Amino acid sequence: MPTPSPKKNAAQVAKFADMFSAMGTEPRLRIMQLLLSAHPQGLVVGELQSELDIPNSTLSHHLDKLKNESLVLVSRESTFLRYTANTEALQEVLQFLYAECCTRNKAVAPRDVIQICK
Amino acid sequence: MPTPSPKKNAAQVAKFADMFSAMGTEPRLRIMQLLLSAHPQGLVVGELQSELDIPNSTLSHHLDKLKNESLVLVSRESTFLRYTANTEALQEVLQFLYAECCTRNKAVAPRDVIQICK
DNA sequence: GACGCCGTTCGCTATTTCTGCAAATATCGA
DNA sequence: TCGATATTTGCAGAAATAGCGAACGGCGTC
Repeated sequence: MPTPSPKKNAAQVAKFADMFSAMGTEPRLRIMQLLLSAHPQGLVVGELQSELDIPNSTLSHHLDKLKNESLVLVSRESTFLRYTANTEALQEVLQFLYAECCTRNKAVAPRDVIQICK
Repeated sequence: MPTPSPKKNAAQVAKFADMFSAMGTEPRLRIMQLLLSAHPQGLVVGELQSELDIPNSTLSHHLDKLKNESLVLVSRESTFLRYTANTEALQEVLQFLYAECCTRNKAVAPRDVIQICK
């Protein structure tokens, strides 16, 4: 892996920082958890709401934040909006963390992250 | 893996949300990157400061936040304070994300995270 | 003990974030 | 078109966060 240019790296770091920030709140991380549990179908807003027990406007704001960071995707189903976890974005986050922790200086051993590896 | 009790899970989610939040800022994520690059020796505050170019009081606040979430460790070396990445905490974060994304519903394929797997 | 260096803590301001109510919008069926 | 349901948007207050200069505290040296 070639060393990224300082500019690129700064932009990357900013992007991942925003993603971490989006997941850095209990309700939003919970939302991601629920969407991943229901993957790949995802959930409509009403289903999320009944699991989370928060006002719909608050939930909507959280979903908006996750959407802005591309962590979730939306699609309309008549009057419902179905949200799904964006696996591509999550994969990038995982790759980033893995690269930082396990690749460069082997600070964390891969086998301690992934127990079953095949 | 047995399904965790709702209470335990809520506490876990809150903990990881706080960790993500701590890494959810460009300067702090950059700090983690620098500390991981310098792992396992880590860096003293002055070295971090010369890399980051921010006032020492601001840097100190960021380090404090990372320390509160156990993402970094500190030790004194005479007049210097040496910070290191806490690999145990990072491992937990990685495990959590991996479990949520790759284990439950295989939303993300492990091979897309870890290219070399052995 | 006084001095110098390293880093933190304090005091403060400005900005952002979180949250939820009320109103607006969207879609569909009657 | 009207009504009903589903969800978002706008607005606003409270709370948390970011950032910075200046004062302070620990540690070694003279």
